[in-house]
Amino acid sequence: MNDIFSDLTWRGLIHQTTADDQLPAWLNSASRTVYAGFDPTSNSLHVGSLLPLMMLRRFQKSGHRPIAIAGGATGMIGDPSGKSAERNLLSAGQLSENLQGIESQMRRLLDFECGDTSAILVNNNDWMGQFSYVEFLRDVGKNFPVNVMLAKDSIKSRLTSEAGLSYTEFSYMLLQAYDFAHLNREYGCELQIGGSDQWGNVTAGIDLARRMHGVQLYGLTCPLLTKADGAKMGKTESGAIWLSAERTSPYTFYQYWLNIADEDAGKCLRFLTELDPQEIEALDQSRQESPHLRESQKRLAESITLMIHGEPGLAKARQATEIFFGAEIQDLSDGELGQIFSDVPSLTVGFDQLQEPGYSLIDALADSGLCKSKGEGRRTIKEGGAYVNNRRISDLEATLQRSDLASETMIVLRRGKKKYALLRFQ
RNA sequence: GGGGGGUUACCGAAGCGGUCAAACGGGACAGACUGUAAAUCUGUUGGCUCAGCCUUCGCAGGUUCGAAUCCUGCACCCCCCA
Repeated sequence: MNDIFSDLTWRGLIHQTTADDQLPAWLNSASRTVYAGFDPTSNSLHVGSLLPLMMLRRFQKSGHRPIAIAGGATGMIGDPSGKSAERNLLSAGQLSENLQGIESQMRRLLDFECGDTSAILVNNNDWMGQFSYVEFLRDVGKNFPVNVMLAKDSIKSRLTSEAGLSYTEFSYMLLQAYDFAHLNREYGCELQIGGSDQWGNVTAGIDLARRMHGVQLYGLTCPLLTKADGAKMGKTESGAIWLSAERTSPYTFYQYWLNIADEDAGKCLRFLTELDPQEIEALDQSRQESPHLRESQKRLAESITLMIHGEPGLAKARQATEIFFGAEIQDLSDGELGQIFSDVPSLTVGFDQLQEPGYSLIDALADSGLCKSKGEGRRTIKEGGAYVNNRRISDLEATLQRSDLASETMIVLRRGKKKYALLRFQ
């Protein structure tokens, strides 16, 4: 039994807890069961879910049993906490599909086959679905004083907002609270963890379990992982960073962490990696003294990519990085290029285009979408911003020929520093 | 209902008969520098069969050798009076 509480404290992962004075000792004295909820609105988790997932992993590694609850029932309703507007409801079919995807991702971080502390993934629709409305009101609803609910920040803020709050959303808290009480009965779960915005829901569950079953449960919230500039972690101009390799390639994923701002790096290392304090402090110092080496970012990217995508994923990300920023691309196979440039737009062109006199570079730039028009393509070449297989081409008349193929059938086109397009000749 | 002002390229804004594909600023793109950062500097910023040609200045007509610039009508916006 590791002293998880002091590790979490050191990492800055504790925002608020219930029973402050007892919790550390309680955690250290026996193996406990803890749970956290996950968003089931998509078939993949994204970077935003990484923090709670890592929390569960830390608990499991220190000898506790993690339960991940993908809120099938609650997901159909939508948590009003921290949301400015009502969210769309999901269909049951979509939901079960999503749960499947999420589970496979969790298996990377949590051990589901290790005896007593095996992780469990549950869907609250399994028990919520049984309830009739009248039963729920009688057994659960009567334990919720409305005046207490109204006092919670998550509700208060929405009441005064223009969007208001539907009755459904208002009831969300009851469902999540009941989850906790239910997990306690079924699995002996005694601790709920979540982001700081979940505090109201967590304490609601603790209150409910005490009223219904007379038991003492615990809650712990983490700070929200946000960037120094206020933006949400895991969002880029081109969308969210997903944990699924199909949605976000290991390369893009790796690059995301590699590009984390200096100010955010320390927090990410503490929150999202399992590096030990000595190493993290050494990285803090390195960041201070020689920021240009960017050792923190490198270590961060490496560590998280390894965890999410495994050795092969990390290797791919590194290979891709080398190629994206490295020298000429040549003597690769279609398979390798396709992997590396999986996020990049591609264009299929007839193989005969490569016959004499060749496929004009200007046309290629325009056709691939790298340039909006041939005029822009022409300009790009003049400016020295056009590359074929990472070799700069400054000849306006340049054409692509068979000898330019980087693999069996592909040529890599690039504009500027990192805008790529893949040409496939068939 | 009456009077006045406006509508210019991605945005803001000059231009008020030819030398206007349209000053200037922002943004965007490219290059140099750099830490795959920030800042900075330089260049580019309608299309094409690109030393040339074609289409653009709210929309439709007209005057003129020639219009973003002048005239007429229409649409939308702003201000003042009722």
